[in-house]
Amino acid sequence: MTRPKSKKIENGKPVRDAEATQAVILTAAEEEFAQHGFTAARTEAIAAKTGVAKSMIYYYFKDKEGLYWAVLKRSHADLVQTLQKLELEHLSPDIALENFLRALLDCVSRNPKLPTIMFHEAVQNQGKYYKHSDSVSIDAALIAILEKGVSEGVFRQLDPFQSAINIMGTCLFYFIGAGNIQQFPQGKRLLSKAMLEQHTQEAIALILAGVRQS
Amino acid sequence: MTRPKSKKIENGKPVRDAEATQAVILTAAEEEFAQHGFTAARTEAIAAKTGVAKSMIYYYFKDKEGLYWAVLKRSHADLVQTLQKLELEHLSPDIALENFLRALLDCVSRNPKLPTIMFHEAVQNQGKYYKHSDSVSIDAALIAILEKGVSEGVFRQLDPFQSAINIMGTCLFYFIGAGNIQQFPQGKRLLSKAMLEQHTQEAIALILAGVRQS
DNA sequence: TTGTCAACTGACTATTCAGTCGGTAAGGAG
DNA sequence: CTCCTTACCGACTGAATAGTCAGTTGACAA
Repeated sequence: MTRPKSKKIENGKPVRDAEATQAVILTAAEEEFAQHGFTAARTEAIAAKTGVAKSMIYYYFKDKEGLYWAVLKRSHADLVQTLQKLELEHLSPDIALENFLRALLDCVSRNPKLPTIMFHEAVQNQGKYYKHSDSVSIDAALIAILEKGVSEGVFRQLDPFQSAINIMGTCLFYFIGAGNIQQFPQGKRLLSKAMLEQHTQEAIALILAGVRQS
Repeated sequence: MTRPKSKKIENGKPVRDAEATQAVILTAAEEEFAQHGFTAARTEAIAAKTGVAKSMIYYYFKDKEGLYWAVLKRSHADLVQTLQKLELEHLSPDIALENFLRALLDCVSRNPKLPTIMFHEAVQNQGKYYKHSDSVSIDAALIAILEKGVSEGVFRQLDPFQSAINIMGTCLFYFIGAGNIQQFPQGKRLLSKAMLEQHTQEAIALILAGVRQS
């Protein structure tokens, strides 16, 4: 858990620590890529956030694209792993859906930059980097739950494919707008713990009520 | 309705038409900004799409930012106008909500690039350009409907602010992912007329079921 | 026909940015 | 202490990109 936020200073003196430096760069890059996407992200801005020289990016990650890959990989790992180990097959569809949503929302609440990174990737690069198994399987899992729910009559007649997209939107859109909609509620920050928990509840409630057979 | 798609050619000969040229540039810019956002958009790429010289951008729009403004303004005008002239106050909340959603979805179905443009603007520039009245009022209208519905007992106990964001997400996420999720259904393009109509239905059904008092 | 103005062009410039390279020094091994 | 490896630095370079400008061409009026 030795993960310094910006520079790598330990008890007053700067230390030469390859791992720590890489982690610092990755974190700074995550922020920059989340806000600007690959093309508009500036390697100099990333370096400035870290406190190490810009050339360290190229030393550890070869080039801008290598750094981008590394960020995508690290960001995604948590999400994919969490959702894959859920074991939802034996559960009734409504419970499975709730578990799935709670895991998803927990994950992105922990790393709120992830949705923004994914959307930049999707829009700018048409998701080239994700065509290697990842996010596809996430959607597939959700679609499977919905299909089962419809066929068992637990859910109303809905199109699983369309609904999966819309459900993901309900969960994730919040995080995209978060940077934008700071002025809205009375001083409440959208990414505060309380608001994130409320969003989790509200999103789950909306979705479960929305799909259930009435 | 004289809006040529790329060059400005009329019965075989290129014409000098200021208005048409501006329109051509705006359309090309809309595409470029939608895919890449302000910073990553290339003025040369925009010019290449139009067939006119790059310098025309500066001739008519002063600079890249001026062009960006013009695109945001034109894209938004339709949406804001449509939603403002809805007159929903006298309707019951559930009908008002359905009308609101149908108008919103019609609008973005007509201009599917709009959500992506808004997304880029929100994330990259924290919505600086929208802090001039526009999208704020859209959310406000939706929140008002939800508040009324809750207080009248037509809708279940939900947080109007949170739910407004989530509802917008349900409607708009589809368009953001559209570029990405082309491989998914069996050859169906997400932006085909049939799929857009289905999305409108599915989104409205999900939301109405989701908010209604059960 | 001629003059004028506005639409339009393409080559040019200044700047910004990704990526490089020669060199420095920390710190462990012998 | 002396090497030697490697983390690290900052000035540099070449390519790309926003923005400019001097000049050309087409339309229309007089």
